[in-house]
Amino acid sequence: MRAEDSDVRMRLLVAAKRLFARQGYDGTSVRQICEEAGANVALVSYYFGGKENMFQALFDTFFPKALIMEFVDRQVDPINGVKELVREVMRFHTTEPELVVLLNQEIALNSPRIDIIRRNAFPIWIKLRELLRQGREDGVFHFRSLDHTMMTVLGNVLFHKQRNYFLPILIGDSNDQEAAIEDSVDFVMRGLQANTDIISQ
Amino acid sequence: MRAEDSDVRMRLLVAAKRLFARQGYDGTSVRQICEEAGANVALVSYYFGGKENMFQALFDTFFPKALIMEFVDRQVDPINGVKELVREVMRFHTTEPELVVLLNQEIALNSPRIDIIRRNAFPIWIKLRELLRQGREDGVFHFRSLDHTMMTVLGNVLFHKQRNYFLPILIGDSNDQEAAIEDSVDFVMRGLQANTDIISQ
DNA sequence: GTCTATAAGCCGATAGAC
DNA sequence: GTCTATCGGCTTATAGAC
Repeated sequence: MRAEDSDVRMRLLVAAKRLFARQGYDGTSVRQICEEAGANVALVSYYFGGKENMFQALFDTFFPKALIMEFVDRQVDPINGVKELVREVMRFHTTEPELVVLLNQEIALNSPRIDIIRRNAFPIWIKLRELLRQGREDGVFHFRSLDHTMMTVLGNVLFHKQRNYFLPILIGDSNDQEAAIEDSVDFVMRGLQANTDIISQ
Repeated sequence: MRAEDSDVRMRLLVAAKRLFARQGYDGTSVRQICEEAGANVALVSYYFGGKENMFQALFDTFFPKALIMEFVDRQVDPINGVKELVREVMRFHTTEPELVVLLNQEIALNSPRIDIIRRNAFPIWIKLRELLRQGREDGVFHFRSLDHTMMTVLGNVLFHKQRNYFLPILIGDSNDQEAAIEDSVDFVMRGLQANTDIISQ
């Protein structure tokens, strides 16, 4: 098993990812998933043992555990660490948009699946907290509350996935993804009052 | 009609608001709402004409239309305008937390109810866009893309409602709500490279 | 591995009694 | 205004045939 991954199994996962992202977990039926995947209704039970377990399988398959672990273990100074974290997370949003939308829904709903998400995503946010804490200790960042600052930085990084909702009032002057990412990097650095002249890049 | 508001009708609305916020629109049944409100199952149809219309009634009842209209019509300079907008919206999150959570869910799901939300909320976001545009024109704000900057400022303001999800990795050093709001105001002003020495407060 | 057929239950909505 | 009883439809899940 792997690579072609039983084919049907992988088709079911891809269909589930797409439909969950579009309609939500509750709003998507096993029947729909199977129709989209061109598979029989009974095969969700056969391959995953139910809709619930399929959700877990979705993360095991598409969440970039290895990338996160590699980033978490890397040793960087706080400034370049936060910069790289902002970049990597924002880029992930364009490589796996459906998974990100699904994540966002489950978090908003505080769903029973939320611990599956936490288990997968928290290592990177703990790394962010540590970078901020270290940066303040080193005197390169300046802020009052670590909690509130972490939420603020996360907002800068993660909120852009709500873009679709605001589309009707956007004017369309931001098509360059990499430029947008660098704008966010700079915005965050200014917000943190980072001494970019100490260690720069 | 008004004030006691037929009592049962209002109890149904309050129950719906709470349960939708906790379990989502799809995840909450009309039966549950009526049980929570101590009312008969048939009364949702009687008072609102169905679950869908009840959602609309929720916004007609609890969304602060008047406050928003008053803010939108007020004439302020860009710097104090953005500052006040950040404050007012963040405060609203503490006065109507359940409605805000529900809003967030519907936006994340891109639900069929999303236009009801847009109709109610967009005036304030259009005001934000105008303040940012005017501020750049006046030379008090400095940024590349209006769209991306609006999304970034919105992220600073709105992302804090995701706080519950991140609770397990917060250290608990941010209990002062008003201090947190001022931190966000300052973060945003620095991010926008605002010339606070021109017009200050 | 894949299928059909069906079980058992919850959903929203309402007709009609009081 | 409030209730009970019920309808038709959809849900997840699975037993058993092939």
